[in-house]
Amino acid sequence: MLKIGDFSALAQVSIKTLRYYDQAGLLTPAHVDEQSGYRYYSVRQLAQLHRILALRDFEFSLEEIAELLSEDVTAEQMRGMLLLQQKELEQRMRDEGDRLSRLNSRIRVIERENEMEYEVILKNLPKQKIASVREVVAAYTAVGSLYGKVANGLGPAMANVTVPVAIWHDHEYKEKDVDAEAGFYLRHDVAAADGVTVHDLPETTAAAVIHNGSYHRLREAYDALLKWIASNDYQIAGPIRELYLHTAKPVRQDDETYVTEIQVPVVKAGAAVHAG
Amino acid sequence: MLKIGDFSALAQVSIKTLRYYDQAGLLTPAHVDEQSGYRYYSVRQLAQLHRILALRDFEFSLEEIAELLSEDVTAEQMRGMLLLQQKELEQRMRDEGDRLSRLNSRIRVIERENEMEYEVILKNLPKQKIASVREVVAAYTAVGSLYGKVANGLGPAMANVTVPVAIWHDHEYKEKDVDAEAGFYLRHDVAAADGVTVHDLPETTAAAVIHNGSYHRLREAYDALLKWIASNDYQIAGPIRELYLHTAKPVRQDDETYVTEIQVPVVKAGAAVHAG
DNA sequence: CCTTGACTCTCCCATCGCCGGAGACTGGAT
DNA sequence: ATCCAGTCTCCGGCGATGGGAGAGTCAAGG
Repeated sequence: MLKIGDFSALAQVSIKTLRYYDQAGLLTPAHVDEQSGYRYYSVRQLAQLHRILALRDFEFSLEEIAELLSEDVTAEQMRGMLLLQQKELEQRMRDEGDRLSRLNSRIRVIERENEMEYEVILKNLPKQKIASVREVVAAYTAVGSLYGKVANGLGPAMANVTVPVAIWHDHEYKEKDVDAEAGFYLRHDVAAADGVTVHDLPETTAAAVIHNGSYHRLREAYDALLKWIASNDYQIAGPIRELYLHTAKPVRQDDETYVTEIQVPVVKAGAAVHAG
Repeated sequence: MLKIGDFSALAQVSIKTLRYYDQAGLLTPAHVDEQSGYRYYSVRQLAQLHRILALRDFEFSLEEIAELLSEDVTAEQMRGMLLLQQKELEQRMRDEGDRLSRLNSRIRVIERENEMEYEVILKNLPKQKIASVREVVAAYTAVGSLYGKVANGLGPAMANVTVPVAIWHDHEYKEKDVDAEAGFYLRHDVAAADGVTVHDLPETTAAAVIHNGSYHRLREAYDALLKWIASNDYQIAGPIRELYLHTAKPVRQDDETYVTEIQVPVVKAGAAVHAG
């Protein structure tokens, strides 16, 4: 029988860890002196410890390891767990790879421009209720008139709105005859009325930037965003949204200048596109 | 100004997280009501939050992010930090890849044999003092006689030994004229004497298995170990060690049968070999 | 046999980036 | 004035250890 220090040295596992495994029921010492509480391990338990370490290397949690080590696990069940873990590790490899390519793209930007004007980030957008009108308008700038229509249509229900939004439904850039939707995000449900449609924007993942300042430099934000999308191997996967944050409902205008968020729904290039 | 809930909804960041960032000094609300303690954020702070989220995505710690966001970081310093992080992420990718290949190899074994006889694990072996004799002996089995020589040479210093070890110095399998070293690991330094050498085994990474039972089935353990090394793309990087654990010093022989650990120093194939 | 010194015990606290809940208070709408 | 949703602070927990305090134990040497 080995005292914990000797067992620890043989196995190259810290004493603290051995005690923790004992407490967790993962590896109970072959004998515990009742009076002193000293733990005594048998050399035979080294094999058991190896089994634990091997599973830990596969990034199973100690809880999972405890299950896998219980007597009543068949080779078939073990295989199943290993395959599951394989899936998980593969997914994490992909995520890490994506993360790394985002980092690399960022390094390239900083080396080229020696500055980071725009921070592009990936965001999960939840389902979002919206009250809006959708029309083909003469040009981007003409979208402003639609908000009045929505406000009129909603009447007192305007109390429920939050952020004004524009949604560009065209699949490519158009100078004129722009298929635009304009309206407001809603806190709660609201009745549709008078040409104003109430519906849900679907949940999606989007690349997003914040643009501070006047609209006529919004192009630069779009440039940065689209470059990011291209260089990180994403594809546009839905209509682009613009959120006008400076007039968001609970905002007092103060002296803040315009703040706009641009959101472009994306999927990894190569992945199937679900939403239209 | 936005209350924390609105800011949270806009940014898709939880309220808890925002409070945590406030406390960590990462993102202090533009205004805090002195009386109520309510936090009020400016929409302009969305850009700042985006910056934080982008850096977090690169797996910087919040502490590092705080540094990177402080005013006095030049683009050059930022580049340096990003490159450092790039190295780190690349290393982790490699580690994950190795881990995954170990898992895959294990899955293959279980599918072929429907059992796992031997657990092979990677171990970091620290520098280890040893007292030993090295001789070319007639055959593997003849190594036993060397332990007597070591014991005689050490005399009373035998009190300091722990595990008996054999080290096979041949670079390939040999039936006869085996270049063998036999001796004992030492707890403390001890004087060399009478043909017994005291030296340090170098620190190394090794693939290891535990073999339970009689020596004549040790071949199976070697088989499993060598297969594991090959299929995980490692190379043998030093002399093989065998630890005879059943007679380790603090062990009372009891009725335990033999327990042997085989350790093969390895490096990833393709990596440079340092130790001889 | 007793002292010493190395070892071991339990218990508590810290890590990191949050999440959950309790209990008290606030703000804005009715 | 009332109500409810929102917000506040404080406390605890997560997972797998590591660090350290303070008390007890083991084995060898004097």
